[in-house]
Amino acid sequence: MVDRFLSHFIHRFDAKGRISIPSAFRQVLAKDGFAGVYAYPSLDAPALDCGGHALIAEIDALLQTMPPYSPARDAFATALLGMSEILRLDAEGRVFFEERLKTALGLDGEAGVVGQGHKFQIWEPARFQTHLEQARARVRRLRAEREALASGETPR
Amino acid sequence: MVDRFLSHFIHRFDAKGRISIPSAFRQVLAKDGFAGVYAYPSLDAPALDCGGHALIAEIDALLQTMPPYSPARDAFATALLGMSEILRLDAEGRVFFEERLKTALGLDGEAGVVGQGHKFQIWEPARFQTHLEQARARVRRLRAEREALASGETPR
DNA sequence: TTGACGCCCATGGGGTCCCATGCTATCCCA
DNA sequence: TGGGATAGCATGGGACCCCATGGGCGTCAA
Repeated sequence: MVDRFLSHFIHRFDAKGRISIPSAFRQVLAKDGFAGVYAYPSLDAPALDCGGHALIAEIDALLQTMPPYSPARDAFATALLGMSEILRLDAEGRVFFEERLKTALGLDGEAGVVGQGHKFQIWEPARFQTHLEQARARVRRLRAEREALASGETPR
Repeated sequence: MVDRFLSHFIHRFDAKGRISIPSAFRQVLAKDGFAGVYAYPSLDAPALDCGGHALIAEIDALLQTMPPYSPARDAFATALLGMSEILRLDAEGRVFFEERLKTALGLDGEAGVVGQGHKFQIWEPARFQTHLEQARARVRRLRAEREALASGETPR
């Protein structure tokens, strides 16, 4: 039906550190043809960026723009590929989080899973709440600027 | 499953100076068809660059771009090929590090093994941590520049 | 002989797999 | 239209397996 990650969910970790990926998201991943979840720490936020082939392709494209053998490319490879994980999905659609990952993200007990179109993010719920407020404020501001521009300067 | 070196690990040296290559990385090497680990000191960092045929091919390609018998080619050949070693994997997937190599890399007790796609690196964990921070900062900066360019030059 | 190095087996715990349970929302039929 | 049946999904937990790690023993070379 839909080929994008939409909506958000709160799921809980079980005693073993597993958490289920929302069924809707798993369907998107299945359509994408990726078995599992490709994930790496977001550069801008204390969250985990997750996705499938589409997300991998995005990272590859970024890497391709770097000259080979350059320190710049190595830095990208280290920060993106080196921090990447492929989380395996079990038969019930859950992934396993190592303790290392949970503490790095401040996770404990519950996690917010948030769709972002071509990818989705996993957040500590409280952190996400404040992040959401900021994002909404930012959207309002940007839209206001755009409207001001449009009315003042003749849009194309 | 995947044909690239991803994620990172911390493994310990045993009393004999052996350390295990992560299982996921061994699978990549096996798919690459290389028995063992091709390794040489990284040019830009206090780390060991490791890989298989893909890494060797990359080095060859780099050398091909230089005129034969040129000082530049000699320098690269010396720095890369001259310092190269082939580390043997034992039945359990471990490699042996000579004391000389460990001290050269500042290694002692533990080592970080970091995927970089076509190759992986072995680091002293503390050194890697600072290197990682710099790499992340660099990626953020580069991406910010790119965004500024995009919004400035191709407005909608 | 002695040390270094390669080959082999042992083990413990972290991850995976498999089966079970409870809840909710949807469907179907009276 | 209401109520029971049912299927899908999130969650729990036992058992097994793989992997990282430790260590013994033989062999070859200095």
